[in-house]
Amino acid sequence: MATIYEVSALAGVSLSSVSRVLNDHEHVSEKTKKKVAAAMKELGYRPNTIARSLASSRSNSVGVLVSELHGPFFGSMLSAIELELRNAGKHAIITAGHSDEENEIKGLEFLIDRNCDALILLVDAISDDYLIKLSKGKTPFVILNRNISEIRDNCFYLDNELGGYLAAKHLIEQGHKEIAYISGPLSKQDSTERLIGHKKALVEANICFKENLLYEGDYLTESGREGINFLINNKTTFTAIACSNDEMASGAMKGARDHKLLIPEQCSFIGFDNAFFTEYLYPQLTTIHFPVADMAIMSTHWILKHVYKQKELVIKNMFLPNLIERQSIQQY
Amino acid sequence: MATIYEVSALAGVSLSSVSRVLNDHEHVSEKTKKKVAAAMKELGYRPNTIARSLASSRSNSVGVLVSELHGPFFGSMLSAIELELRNAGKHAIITAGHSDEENEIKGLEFLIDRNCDALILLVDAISDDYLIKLSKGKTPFVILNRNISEIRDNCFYLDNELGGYLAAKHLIEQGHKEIAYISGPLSKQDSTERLIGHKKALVEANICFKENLLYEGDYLTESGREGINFLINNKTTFTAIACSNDEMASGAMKGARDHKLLIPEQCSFIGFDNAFFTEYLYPQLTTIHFPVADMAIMSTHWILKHVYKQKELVIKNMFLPNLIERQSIQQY
DNA sequence: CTGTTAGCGCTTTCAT
DNA sequence: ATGAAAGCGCTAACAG
Repeated sequence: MATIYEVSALAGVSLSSVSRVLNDHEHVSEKTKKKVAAAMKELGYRPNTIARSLASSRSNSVGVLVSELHGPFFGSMLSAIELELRNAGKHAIITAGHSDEENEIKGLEFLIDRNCDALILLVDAISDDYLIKLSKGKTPFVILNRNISEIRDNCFYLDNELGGYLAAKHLIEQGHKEIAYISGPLSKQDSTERLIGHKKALVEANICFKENLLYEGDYLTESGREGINFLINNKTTFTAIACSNDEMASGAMKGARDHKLLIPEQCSFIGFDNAFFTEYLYPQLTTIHFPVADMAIMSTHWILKHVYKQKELVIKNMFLPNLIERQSIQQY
Repeated sequence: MATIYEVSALAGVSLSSVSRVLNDHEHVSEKTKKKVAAAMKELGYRPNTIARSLASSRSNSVGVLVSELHGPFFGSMLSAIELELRNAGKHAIITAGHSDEENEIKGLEFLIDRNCDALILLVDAISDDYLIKLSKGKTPFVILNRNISEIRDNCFYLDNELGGYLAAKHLIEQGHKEIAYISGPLSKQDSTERLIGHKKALVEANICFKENLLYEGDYLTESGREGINFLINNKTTFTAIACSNDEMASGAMKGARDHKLLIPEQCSFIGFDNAFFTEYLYPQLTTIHFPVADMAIMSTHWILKHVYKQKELVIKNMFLPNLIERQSIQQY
């Protein structure tokens, strides 16, 4: 592989000049620019990114750490980030933490050690405190899907409460009064926020929230099924179930069918996230759209603006969910 | 950040000794090992991976290039690879080529330029020739889901023909005789292989393959719907449709429902891949299981064996599909 | 078993 | 505008 040294020799200029044209410095004469370009081309020169990175402690790459690599959520997120960075001439280095604090921290350190210019984090296990401390460090970063007040400007998140509210409100508008709720783990911020929004809509409509219509799941399909079993075994009555995400809604729908319930005639469903598979379900699931890709793009804009100095970008941190009407809700 | 130099000073040994313990060299006395370890700990030393990489032209990381980051297929693949490498103390650097030859090649060069010790490629757009040429280069790599005879040992792939065969055979065993087929793009190797297997099963059962029961789709959901519309508009008769992947099967099922067809009573379906969402479909889709994760793991084993010298690993290149029976097929 | 000494390929002052 | 020279933090002969 040709080095900068050979280029400089062939072009008849110094190392520094070659380096300058490589880095688009001003104050380089057109003449040397041309000579260097020609030499590079002739040698098929490709800069050694590792050496550049060592010398400059920059890397033109941003690290992306996610807790899991699979699932509909992460796929569209990663895809959006990668594309946006690539369009800006930067690279994404993606790695996973497998929802385990130790591994997530290892992943973080790996990315920092690789001289990433910035980080995009979509992590569960790492604590707020750790992240706050990390924000004092020298690698800038943004956090997706979390809202930590001390570093709010670096956070990009959904108005989950509004989402929960919109879902319940829609159900109420369709004439439902007995509404069950299958939530995610209430230890998680987004779960509790969604539930708060749900309750708010009930209050507004003078409907009393019944604790025995609440089941706390874990965001996975199976817990949706467990949720509806719980509700039915408890002999509660309800005409609709609001679910805190689409996976659980799909599990609950499957469970409903096992109990010979017609959907939506005997039991309506609303999900949350608008994952791609909601269209595959039968009936297609009415849900709350989570603008995952927009959020991912905005977070990379933050980096382009603050780290790569593309000043003109406008940043917003909070995203708004909206209702997607499909066929899983019965109107009364 | 502390450097190796400070560690050596604090430990009272030379640079090389520190480097040696860092790299687990033999012939280092226990005493110096201890001194160095203590110094490292005291300084919170973390090796600079970039500098190591520059000096040694190794990086302990393998590059993974996929054409797309989203979709069920890639998620489980990436997840398996990342985990397997991590368990071996190596890192994955993941990047995407967005199904475009120029971008895929850029991604490839990025990974090579980052001194990746090896590459795992899951790409569509790059030509066989390019890959064959690349195999002459100094960065070893494996290819997933492709079978290029010149470099077969580096390829990991499914017996697609067997998959197509199993699907059709199952349909036939359930009493179907009029079987339509929605294929992927016939320009792609896996599509044609699956179709060949399909035809083979028909021949075995003395059923004649009718050209007007074949629709060439593009592996996306929508083309499944187009496929069934095509078949119905053509006034062909069929009791079952075999689809070349699950996405198209799901689209076709949706289309069938638009035509008021009962599934499976009036039209049976079988998919291919066993994507996670096939369980969400209603009725749940009978399909051919593609052992994606196994294949991904095996490909990283190849790298662990040939690049990182873990000699004991046994490698196989071809993977076998198998039938997953669910509820989308009517028995006659 | 340990230390000395050149680099790896590039960036970046500092002169000129 | 250009060049010389000193690193960036580490590895890897080589010598002892």
